[in-house]
Amino acid sequence: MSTEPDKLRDLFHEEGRRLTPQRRLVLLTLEASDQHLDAEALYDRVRLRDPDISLATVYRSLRVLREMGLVEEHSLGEGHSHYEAPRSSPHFHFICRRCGDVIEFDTPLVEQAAAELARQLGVRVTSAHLRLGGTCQPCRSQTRNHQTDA
Amino acid sequence: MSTEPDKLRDLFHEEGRRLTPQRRLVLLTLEASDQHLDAEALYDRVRLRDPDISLATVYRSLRVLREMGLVEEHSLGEGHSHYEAPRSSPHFHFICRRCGDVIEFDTPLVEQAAAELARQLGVRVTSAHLRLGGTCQPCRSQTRNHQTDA
DNA sequence: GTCCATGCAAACTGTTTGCACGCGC
DNA sequence: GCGCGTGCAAACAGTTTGCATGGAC
Repeated sequence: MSTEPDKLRDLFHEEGRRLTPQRRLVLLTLEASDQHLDAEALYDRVRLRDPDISLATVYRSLRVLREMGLVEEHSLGEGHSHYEAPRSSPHFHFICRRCGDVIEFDTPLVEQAAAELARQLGVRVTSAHLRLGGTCQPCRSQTRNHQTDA
Repeated sequence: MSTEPDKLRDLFHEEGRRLTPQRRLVLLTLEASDQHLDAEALYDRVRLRDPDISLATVYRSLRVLREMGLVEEHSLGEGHSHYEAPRSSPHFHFICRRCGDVIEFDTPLVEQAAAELARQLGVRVTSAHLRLGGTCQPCRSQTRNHQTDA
């Protein structure tokens, strides 16, 4: 990925932005991680390489990278955001609203929906996130008192 | 909806919770609104009927209602959450990551995906949200400098 | 009467911003 | 050298929480 003669730098220049060591580090760190990271976890990892980087810079870099489409931001309703480099496989989330557990899954239907929308509206779709909510199987069993459902 | 002899109260009792005027008001207000409301907007509307209700109670009520599945919470990455009563038609979002514009749309594919997952994992799916990100048509045109895309 | 829910205000967390300096270009 | 990007610390917004009172059951 970093074999090319600075493709990343070109990407930045195309948008009239500067490629700083910090921004590159934030992106590379996120790409190296296979999972969603929140800002602070990312901050911790990034500091291993650059102990002087500030949390504010991590946030500012993330915003820039998000605007460039190099990073995705998700809010799963936990009060803070998670970030990931969209190269990872597009996984989606089922969230149990009772125990808060998150189950990742995948389906081609989302890609279909994205393609459909892109065609209809003329937009460019670069990220897709499906979030299902409900009750997971364990929680369904231990429904507090009764199970007066349907 | 409110013709029945307090079905809502029963719902609360089934979970060992108390139905207070505040909680009922929060839910009814949210149901009466056809759109997503953030906590403060909801607080404003609710105060029209009960000027003494506190913002904290609105938040606490929203959490309870969310846990009961009567209210959905969305975070569109604006730093705060939006809430809605899931009776409204299931609409999804395309978010332009450049101008922040949100386009609502609908597709049956999401329902398919939900049904699929419910069958596979034995979960109960009560809410579905698809969030696509990318660049909207206007923003695609005015790509800052050049359009070196594919 | 019991205990949960409320109102108030203060605390907290995640994120943003003003400023002076430093560095990419 | 110019101007954007950085580090620091303070500010900020949204949300949560401790405590005493009030109300649902």
